[in-house]
Amino acid sequence: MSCEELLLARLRARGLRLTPQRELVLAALHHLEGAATAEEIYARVHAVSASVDISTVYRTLELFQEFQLVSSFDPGDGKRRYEHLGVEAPHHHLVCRVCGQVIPISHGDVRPLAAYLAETYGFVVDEGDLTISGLCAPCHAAQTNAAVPSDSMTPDYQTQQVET
Amino acid sequence: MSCEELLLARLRARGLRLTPQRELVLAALHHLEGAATAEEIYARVHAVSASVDISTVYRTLELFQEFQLVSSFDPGDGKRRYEHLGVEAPHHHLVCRVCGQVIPISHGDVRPLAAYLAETYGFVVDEGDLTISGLCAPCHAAQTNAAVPSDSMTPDYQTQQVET
DNA sequence: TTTGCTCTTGCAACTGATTGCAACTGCAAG
DNA sequence: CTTGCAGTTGCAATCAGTTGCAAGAGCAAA
Repeated sequence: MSCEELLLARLRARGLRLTPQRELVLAALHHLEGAATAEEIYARVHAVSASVDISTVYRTLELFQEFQLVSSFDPGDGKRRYEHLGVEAPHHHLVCRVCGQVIPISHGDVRPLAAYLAETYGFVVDEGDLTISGLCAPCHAAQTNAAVPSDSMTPDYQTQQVET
Repeated sequence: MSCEELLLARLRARGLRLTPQRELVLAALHHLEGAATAEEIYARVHAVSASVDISTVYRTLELFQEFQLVSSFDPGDGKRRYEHLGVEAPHHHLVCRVCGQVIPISHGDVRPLAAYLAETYGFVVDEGDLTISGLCAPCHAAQTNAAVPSDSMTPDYQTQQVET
C-alpha cells in the first residue's frame, strides 16, 4: 500500500477528507527526507500553492502524527522537527546538547527501560517521540579535554543511519 | 550550606553577581514547591517587586539550570515547568500523554539505558531533564477498556513522592 | 573621585507554535 | 436542486519564550 493510500484509508476510517493541502504536506514530507522543520515543510507547500497557511501545515502535521505517519521531536533549539515514517519504524532520538547532532535509536534499545517502568510504575512508554538529551562522543571527549574539535560545532539535524 | 549561599558561591565562581532579582526568583522557587511554570514564578516575583521583567525571570531560570539549582521539563502542554533541586537529586519525569500526570523517577532507574547508550553510541545521557511520554496506569487501563475514569482526567502537574 | 570595564536589566521586537472564528467545501438526505 | 451539516481552511490574534540593545549598576584600578 502506498503512502497516499495509507493516508486515505486512515482518513476515511475517521470520516475525514483527503484535501489538496494534506496531499501537499505529504508530498513535502516525501521530498524532505529526514527531519524537517514546520517552516521548511511550509516553504515547499507554499511554493506549490501560495494560499496554504502555515497553521494548516501545523494542523496537518499533528493529524499525521496521530496516524503514525509522522513523528516529531524537539532538539531543544525551539524548532520542532518532523520526520516521515514511511518505511522506518517509530524510533527515538539522542540529541547532543552541544553540537545538536541527532542520533536515531530503535525502540528496541529503550525496551528494557520501558519494561522496567511498566513493571514499577505501571507507566507505558510511547513508542515514538522520546528525545534523550546528552553529549555525543566527540563533544563529550572535547568537554573532558576542555577543547572542542572544530568540525563538530556546526549544528546539523541530519539523521544518521541506524542499524536495526 | 544554605541555598542562598550555594547560589552566591556558584555566582562568585564565575564572576557573576547576586542581585535582588536573582534572590527573588530563588525565593519564589522555594515557595512554589514542586513544578512551577515561568508565569507562576514571575507572578510571585512580580508581587514583591513589580519592576522585574519576565525576561529576567527566564534568564535567571536558565542560569540556575546551569548551576544545577533548578531542573526543567516540558510536559507537552506548551508550558515548561521549573523545579527547585534544593534537596532532591537530579531526576527524570514520566509524563502521561492523556491526563498530564507527572511521575518523577530517579536517575538510577535510567542508568542501565544510559550505560547501554554510552557503550553503543558513545552518547552520555544528561542526569536531568529527561522527559518520557506515555500513559500512566489509570489512563492505560482506561484506554484498553475504552472508558476513562473521571477522576484521572484533570491535568495537574503536582509531582508525586518517589522512593529512592 | 574618576575612569573603564563587565555584568545585569527592562523594554520592545521578534520567533515558533497554537487557537478562535467565520467562511468555505464536499457530500448525503430530502 | 436545495438544505443541512460535519469537516476544513485562511486569517488574525494570541501565547510562551527568546533576543538585541541601550541604559544602569557594581567594582576595581588609577
